[in-house]
Amino acid sequence: MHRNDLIPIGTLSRRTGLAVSAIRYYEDRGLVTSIRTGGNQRRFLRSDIRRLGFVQIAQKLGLGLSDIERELAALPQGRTPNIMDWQKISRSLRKEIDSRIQLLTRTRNKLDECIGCGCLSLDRCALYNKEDRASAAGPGPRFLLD
Amino acid sequence: MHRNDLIPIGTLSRRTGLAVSAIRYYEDRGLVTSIRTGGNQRRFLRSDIRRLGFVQIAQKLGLGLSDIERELAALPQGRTPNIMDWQKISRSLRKEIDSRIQLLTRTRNKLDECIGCGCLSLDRCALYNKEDRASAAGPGPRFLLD
DNA sequence: CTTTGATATCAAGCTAACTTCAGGTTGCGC
DNA sequence: GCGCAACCTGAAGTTAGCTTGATATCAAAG
Repeated sequence: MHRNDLIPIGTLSRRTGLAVSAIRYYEDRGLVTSIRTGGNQRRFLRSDIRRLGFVQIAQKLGLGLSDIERELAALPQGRTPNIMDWQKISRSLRKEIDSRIQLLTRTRNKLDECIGCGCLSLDRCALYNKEDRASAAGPGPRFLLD
Repeated sequence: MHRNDLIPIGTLSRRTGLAVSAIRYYEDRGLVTSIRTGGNQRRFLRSDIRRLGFVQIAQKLGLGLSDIERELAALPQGRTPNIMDWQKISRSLRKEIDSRIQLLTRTRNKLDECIGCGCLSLDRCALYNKEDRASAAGPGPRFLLD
């Protein structure tokens, strides 16, 4: 509501803890948008602080930026997101966490069996069967339990 | 115990599901070792199948190769690891899983609070405070909830 | 002995998610 | 109205974890 609802990139950086360069990178990726001043400097909405906060939380969950982009698509473009918008998107994140916990729990159970038998054998061990093997594909760093 | 306790890289590749190039890379990184034939070809121990199986499981947990290298250091060099060796190292992995589950559970609880208040505010939200913020540092892909 | 498939090395390329650098412009406080 | 911090762009560098390509040698079947 104040006229300085528009903040420069340095302020956004300080408020989010993100590097200025990272924010510019996110803008290139389409995770945030900005308008420009007469002198070609970026001005962001105050609500982008929250937006980038969400990005960081989602990243900690191991989501890639493109996943996050998809999540953020649920937020209104142009308009400042309200509480309902954020609740909706937060719930989506919660589901993500839940499934990760489930997966880890299953993995732990399997590992327990393997500690029991001491096997870790690729042929017999529940932890490492053909299904699991198929999941590893493509280049780049492997992310958690995809 | 058979004389062909020594296997070529292609066999190791087939038994582990890893690409030949990946195995060579792992050898460079010191995760496995091999001896050479007269014609300069690698020969691995049969037990390296297990060793690389462990590597893959640990990777699924989000561990980096250097972390895994540290874990594997607990295994005997030269001698084929026995059941006790594997049990020990598996337990270490189990602890890792446990702490990840705990961290995720804590994160979920915090997120629940935030859904309740709809805030996701960086200043007030439990999910995103100064402690958490400090944890993001360095280049490269960010790994899960470090 | 030849052929074919498995191996070997070394360098370069790739993706993600950024950072760093070089060189130039803006804008606000005094 | 000046000076300096903050901002701009574009290209290149970084780390992890591999893959791909080029070129050459090995080994086992026929």
